[in-house]
Amino acid sequence: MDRKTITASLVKRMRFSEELDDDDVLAIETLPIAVKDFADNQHVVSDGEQPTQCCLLIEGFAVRAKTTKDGGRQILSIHIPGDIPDLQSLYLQEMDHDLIALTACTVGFIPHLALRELVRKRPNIAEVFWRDTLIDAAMFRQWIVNVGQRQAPSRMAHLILELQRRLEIVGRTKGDSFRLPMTQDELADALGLTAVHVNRTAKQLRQDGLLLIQRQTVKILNKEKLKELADFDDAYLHQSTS
DNA sequence: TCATTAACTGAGG
DNA sequence: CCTCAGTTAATGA
Repeated sequence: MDRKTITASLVKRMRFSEELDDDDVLAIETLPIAVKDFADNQHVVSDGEQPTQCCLLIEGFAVRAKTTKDGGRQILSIHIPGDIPDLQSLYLQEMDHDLIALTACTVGFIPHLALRELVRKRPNIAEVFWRDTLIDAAMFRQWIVNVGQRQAPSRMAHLILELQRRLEIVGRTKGDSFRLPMTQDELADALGLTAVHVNRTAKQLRQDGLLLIQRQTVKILNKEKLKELADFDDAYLHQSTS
């Protein structure tokens, strides 16, 4: 796999804010990256580890998750190609959650040393990483509101709309359709619902003509109504073109 | 294994 | 009394 392909989604995301020049992009593309494949459900990084490198998700879907003593799992975020889910490990020694491959994944490992050098030499990139971390926090705030306050249909709608927007940016949507390789069990762990209720909720959204989730493919049928239901405003993603 | 559905239950508005 | 969501169990793909 060539360097441009490895970093293509990342660059797409970073370029969205238009703060990077061609030299910055070149610096990213020439980072030392060790590419490794993971099977679905395989841990990429585990809670308690002290990584010496950051993960760049190149292909596939991954989640950050925490597991409680009695076996409950909360999915904290969903990651797509171009994401660096553990950018935090660059400055925080120990992982406080797991990073798990949802599907077969291709992951690039970038040594902390190389990243530290990069951000010291290139303030533009430092700013973009800083910004990315803040957006990450903004997404967590939405996630908390979602799980803590919204009812199941709004909750599911919000998750779907956020993913649609993020996937769109890295070119992984076909209009209002996209692949979402998650089982209802996994969706349940993300939404803080039971799998049965996820199924009921998906059925209701389908019957209301808002959303179709079928064979790991999502099709948004009525985006306006879905946004209304989800109370969704993509401002928190800070990716508007305007 | 995963998705679907029904029936029942309790919490809370 | 109604809505929402968890539990259990049966069944289908």
